[in-house]
Amino acid sequence: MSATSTDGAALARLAALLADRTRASFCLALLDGRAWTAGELARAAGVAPSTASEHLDRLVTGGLLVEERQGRHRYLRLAGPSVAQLVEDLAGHAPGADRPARSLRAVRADAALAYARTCYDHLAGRLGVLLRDTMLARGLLDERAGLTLTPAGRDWLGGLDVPVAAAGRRPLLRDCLDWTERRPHLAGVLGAALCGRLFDLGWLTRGTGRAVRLTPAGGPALAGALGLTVTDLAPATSTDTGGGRA
Amino acid sequence: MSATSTDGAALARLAALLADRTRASFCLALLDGRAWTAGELARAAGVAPSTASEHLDRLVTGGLLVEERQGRHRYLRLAGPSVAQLVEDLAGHAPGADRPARSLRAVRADAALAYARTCYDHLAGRLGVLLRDTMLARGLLDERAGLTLTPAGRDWLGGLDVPVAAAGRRPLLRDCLDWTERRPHLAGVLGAALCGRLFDLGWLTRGTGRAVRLTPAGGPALAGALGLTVTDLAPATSTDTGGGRA
DNA sequence: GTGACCCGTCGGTGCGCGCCGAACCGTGCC
DNA sequence: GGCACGGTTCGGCGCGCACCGACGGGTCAC
Repeated sequence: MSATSTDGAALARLAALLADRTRASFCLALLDGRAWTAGELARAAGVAPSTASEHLDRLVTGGLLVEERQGRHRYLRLAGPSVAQLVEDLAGHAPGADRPARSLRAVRADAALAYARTCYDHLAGRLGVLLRDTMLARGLLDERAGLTLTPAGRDWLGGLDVPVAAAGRRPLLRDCLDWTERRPHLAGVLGAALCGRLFDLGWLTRGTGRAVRLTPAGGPALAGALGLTVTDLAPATSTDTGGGRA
Repeated sequence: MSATSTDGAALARLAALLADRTRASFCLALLDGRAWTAGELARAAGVAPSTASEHLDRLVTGGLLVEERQGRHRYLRLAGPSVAQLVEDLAGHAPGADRPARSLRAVRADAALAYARTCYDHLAGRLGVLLRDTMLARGLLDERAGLTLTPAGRDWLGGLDVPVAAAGRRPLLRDCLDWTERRPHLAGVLGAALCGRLFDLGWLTRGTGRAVRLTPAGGPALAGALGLTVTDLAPATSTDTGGGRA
């Protein structure tokens, strides 16, 4: 029996890499798609540098992370989109945690993140969800039979050449559940390409951490491309910028 | 920071459920979509019943498995398609293992499995891959922008009503890498519905273990529906049926 | 009722591994 | 050259847990 190509031991070894609180924290932190140094990851997870060093060795030899050494720094990234999706899926299945109380400071710090941020290599937050909703509403996407790009959508993307074949086993387009909005934003090869394009055009720029902001030029440009007004893209509905602290 | 809805500890707890060789074996065995008894799983994994019992408790309370008690038996199933996909993805990322040598007896026992079997709730093996290939070739599916059902495909399915909305977050249609063929077969809501339909029509029937066979009536019927000949659906290319016992 | 069987619980054992601090090495700055 | 700093290696500690065997309780067959 067991026509399974993978046996239990191999699966267990892989799962064991993520079965530690510290290593899991590393992977979640790296979901932002950036390269972190070993020290940054150690501090973020609250462990000694020596501890982090050993964990990182295991994650790299296990194939989940790749490293890049520069001078006395050791930069670490997730090994690829498929690893990012694996971590995402696993995190999605874990009990929500939904920590009950957050400090006001933390909430305010997250305001920028809730508006727009990277989710590995694509765009998340209210802006990411809005992008998906608008593309659906304008007939650029079709979700009736899985999420697909319509002919109109292909036109709309214009010059954006999507490496369809280069995708390997990664889906061209898929939904990715947004942590803050609890609704899907765009992921997959096309989601990543679209996000990268917005950065290349200078419409988006990186803020602190994973946060992303619309540039002064990018706001009207993106609004125009989507057939929206600039206020539709405003960072806050009304409370946040004006409301102050209550 | 950490706008992640799931913290490292929660992810680690979930991963830890699969980070044990025995528990991983259980989940892989249950990927056939059937309900196994505790004793069967214990024997398959090669551990004492008492050990299995404790592992099963953890998997059930962890939400990966559901149990159903009947008399003195305890039946266990995967908690749902999303869990099955999670296990599949994880197994797909684990180093292939690809055990080098297999006994002839084991190879022959797998012959039926290689032809057709269930993969959780959909159809796998040569027959499953053939089904996908043929549907693509006949324009019933389109893989240019993710795998989707074409209008022609919708007609072809006819009475098969697909619970599109009931799918929740499960994709309507997706590829699932076939262990024996190393090529994709159909999964997702539609893959499952199609497989169930073939059983309901009496075209397919269960063999031993995960194996599946075409019924005498099912062979011509399926061939006709796909525009193929019955020999196209033959269980073996030439060696197996004619070869006898050697 | 008696026996076979499936399953759960309870001690006890031993390995694995996650953690740290201390010492060490190489890089980059002054 | 000297020093600060990021990262790694090495012991050593202690918890957690996977395993089993033995026992007990519930279920079905005869």
